[in-house]
Amino acid sequence: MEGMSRWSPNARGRLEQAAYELFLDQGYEQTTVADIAKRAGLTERTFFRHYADKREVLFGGSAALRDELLRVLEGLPPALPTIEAVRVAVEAMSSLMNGRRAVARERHRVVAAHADLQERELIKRATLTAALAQALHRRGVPEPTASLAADMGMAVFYVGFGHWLDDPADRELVEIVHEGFDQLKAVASGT
Amino acid sequence: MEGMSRWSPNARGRLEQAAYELFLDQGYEQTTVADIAKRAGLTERTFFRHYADKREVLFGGSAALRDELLRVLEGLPPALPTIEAVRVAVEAMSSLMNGRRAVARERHRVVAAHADLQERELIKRATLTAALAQALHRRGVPEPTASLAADMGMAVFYVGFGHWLDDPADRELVEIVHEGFDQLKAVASGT
DNA sequence: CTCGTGATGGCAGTTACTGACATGAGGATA
DNA sequence: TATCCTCATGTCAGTAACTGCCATCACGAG
Repeated sequence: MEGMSRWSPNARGRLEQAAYELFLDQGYEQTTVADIAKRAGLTERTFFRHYADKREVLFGGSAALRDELLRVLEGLPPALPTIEAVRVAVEAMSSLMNGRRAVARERHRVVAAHADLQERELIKRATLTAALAQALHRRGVPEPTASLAADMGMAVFYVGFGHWLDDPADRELVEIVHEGFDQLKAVASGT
Repeated sequence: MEGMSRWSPNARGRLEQAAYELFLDQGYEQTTVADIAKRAGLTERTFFRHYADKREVLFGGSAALRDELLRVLEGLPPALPTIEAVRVAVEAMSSLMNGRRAVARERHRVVAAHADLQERELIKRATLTAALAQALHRRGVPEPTASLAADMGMAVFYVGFGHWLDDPADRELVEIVHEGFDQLKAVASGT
């Protein structure tokens, strides 16, 4: 039952590793799924058993973000104003990126260069946003407030993320996101 | 120079029309590009000369939205607070949907049923958001305020759009969006 | 020892999409 | 009128993403 892998272990991880290496080395478009599978010591058919499509191999980490976002939100006192709850949860999610800016930059370079991958990134964001909106709804926040608050929270996160990648200083993402919420309030209040 | 079409006129329009008919009749996945071209009296190769890919045929209208959004924004007095400028422009864009709810619903049904199409819709939204942010920047709004304001404006639009489609009453989208901006301000101020 | 399970390989097929070249209608020009 | 030129379209071959189906084979359970 806990017997782990019967073949070479961690096939999925090997595929992801091989994909990253090839994408960075020779580009995303120039890399075929057969190439990736070969480097991982597997076949193309097996790749598609682990990842729904070629793009998905770059988005394995998105589940962790969602889990942290929802986990933290669940533990927050119900009395907390919506925007503050969103802020705490999004900041917790942001802290998962601590110390990973170099990796994030490399990955972002690949994604930014291909419309295909940007589309996938956007749907991951939308999924995250929807999950947040639904969680807020469970907290008792009515629609469309829940959706708007979720959208605002994710906007602060992603806008901050973009600036974090470019930031010449070494500030952590959490810090940038924290300030982002202050700016959000300022903008919305008409300053 | 103004000689118009030398072959059967409006090839692009015929392709779009054929695509809509087939998508609604037999589904998006079940329709091949060859099917669409055949119904339009053209070949598959010609389809790809008019549309970059199969999905794009469903997104011909997005350019009009962007044009209206930017056109209205350009004409606004510079003194107007950012959020109010965004509000006016987004409401103008929303009014383009006046009386088109039935069509919008049909199209939305197709798009909602296929992850591929949702991805494309999201990147159109992102493009629109980026264009708005850039236009705000030209108005003198600094970053990241411009990006945040653009994101908020588009969030209000799309959240409102979703509710408009479901709304049992016959309110126009502009009206819903207008109220959305009020709610946005309320949420952001911590109510 | 046998049998079942589950991850993998092998393979054929479909379809989206691309590059290269051919065709032919109509307008411009001599 | 005759000739050329442009450009939307047709034709065709090719690539690569993805899928369905069946075979294989290591390992654990009995």
